[in-house]
Amino acid sequence: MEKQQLITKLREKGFKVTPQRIDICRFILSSKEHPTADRVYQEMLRKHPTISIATVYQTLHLLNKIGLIEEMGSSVGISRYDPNTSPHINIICKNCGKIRDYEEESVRELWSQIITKLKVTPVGQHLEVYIYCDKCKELGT
Amino acid sequence: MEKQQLITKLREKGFKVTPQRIDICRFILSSKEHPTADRVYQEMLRKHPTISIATVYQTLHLLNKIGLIEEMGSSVGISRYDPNTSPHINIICKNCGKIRDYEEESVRELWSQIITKLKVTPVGQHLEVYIYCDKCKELGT
DNA sequence: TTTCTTGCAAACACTTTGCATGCGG
DNA sequence: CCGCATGCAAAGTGTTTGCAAGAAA
Repeated sequence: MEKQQLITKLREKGFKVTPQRIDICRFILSSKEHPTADRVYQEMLRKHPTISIATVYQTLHLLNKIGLIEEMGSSVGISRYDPNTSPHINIICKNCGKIRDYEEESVRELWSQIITKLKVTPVGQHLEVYIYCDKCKELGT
Repeated sequence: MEKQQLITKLREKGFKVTPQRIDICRFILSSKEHPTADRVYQEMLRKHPTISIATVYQTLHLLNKIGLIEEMGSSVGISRYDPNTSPHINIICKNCGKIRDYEEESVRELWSQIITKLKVTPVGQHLEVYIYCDKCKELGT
């Protein structure tokens, strides 16, 4: 994404444009390494020696909210444990965190076709689909 | 899983069988709610008032290691951020955490067939396949 | 000028660790 | 009896929050 395009996008969402924000956005949006917050922070320190890790987090959340990046892992922050170790889909509400399982033979079949293409031997998998559940949609949050 | 079967399984893996372990295992293995460690802990407190949260974690890790449950979320403990918001597969080494992307049109197609079956409107998704990467396999860890 | 953002430090929440005690095999 | 498991408390780690000072619009 172009710098100017990014600025426009931020402005139209009602966010102010600061040097820190631009650099964080540019770094993460062009990154191919799925960086952690700390990785982004370290990178930013080179150009902004006084930047705060809080600013990094805040900007990442912002980008996640407007859909430019996906937060992987602790979107909820807490580990959950699933006794169902066969391939199935977890449908998760992005707002309240409620999880619904979806298990069906045809899904398993399609998924195994995908696995075959990967040419790896998986030792596990997580298929997570994020939604807003009916209750949260209603509340409009 | 039957109680006796569970005991056998633990023994054959070289683990000791304790009342706490049995109860934690039985609870999580029959659970349909993807409980958090704290949820398991609260449940255990009813029968084992002096149980420690550390014991719960240790047992969950153990079950995860022998493949009876899947740890969801912070398997690595740290959030990562992905600028690629279109459906694609992250191939993740369970040992070193290295992530490789897998993107291919046919996978996207198969995946969209799966989504159709779900009858929901996703606002995001994570497809994670866990493996042991070549380097980690070599080291035998 | 007004409002949002930054940087800092303290607070948080979940998870892990070290160690003495105790139980299982 | 030996060795692993437990319980406890302390330490660790990643993330969030409150607030005063500063920058963008």
